Amino acid sequence: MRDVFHADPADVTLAAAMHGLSDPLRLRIVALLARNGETECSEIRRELDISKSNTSHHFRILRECGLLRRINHGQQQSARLRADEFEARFPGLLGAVLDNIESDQQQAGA
Amino acid sequence: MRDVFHADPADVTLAAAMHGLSDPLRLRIVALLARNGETECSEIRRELDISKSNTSHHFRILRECGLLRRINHGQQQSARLRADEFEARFPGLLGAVLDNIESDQQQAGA
DNA sequence: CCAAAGGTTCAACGATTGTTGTACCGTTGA
DNA sequence: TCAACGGTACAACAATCGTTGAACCTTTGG
Repeated sequence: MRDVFHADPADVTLAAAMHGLSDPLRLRIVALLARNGETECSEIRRELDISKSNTSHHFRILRECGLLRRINHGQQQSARLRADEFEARFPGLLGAVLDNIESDQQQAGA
Repeated sequence: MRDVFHADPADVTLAAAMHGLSDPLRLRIVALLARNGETECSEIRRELDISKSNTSHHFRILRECGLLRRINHGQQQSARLRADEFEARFPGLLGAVLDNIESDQQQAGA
């Protein structure tokens, strides 16, 4: 699988980071990764019921704001949160978001 | 001045809150209000050099995600952050964002 | 009562976004 | 070698966004 762009967290603006975390689908992806750690892309797709292209699209945005790293395992790809690096760049931000995703998810499901 | 819609923070989704905080101009407005407290709209406009309509537009978005309250002082209007209510709805979020605005502002200005 | 000033609303625009489907590329297993 | 599979890239679309300018409404001051 071809290599893919990963942003240097140092180059990410706060506005870009906030934008990356402003979509409901991306928040669900982030929540899932925070819960499960490194996860196969196909499993994320299955669990969240997103199309292939759309998953790839949102993955890209998350990579471009320094939140997600893609790991190449041959044919199977997987993703994981760059929690520590993101925390170093935006202290406290990811934690606050993660703390608030759950309650929001419930609200969205209601 | 006519009354204007203010969202109940309880009705605001996390995604909406993140969206409200995902624009550079809105982040500057929020930072200014966090620094100065209640501020006249015209002063914000002057300080940030935004057009009248655009200011009103961004104010509306901030009101719609429960972040900003408009105060009617006759002809002169002013705005202030709903910091406590927002904190109650999304614990830790606004604080984390505010902590990160400064460094980002410097980056944007560079 | 009238003109000026502070804000909001509306129409319009270019740009960006989220979504889908299709074509494409790299890897794997027969 | 070749077909199937996992992901990405691209084109297209409707929808939304940020910005501007003009029209409008309220309040204030003369």
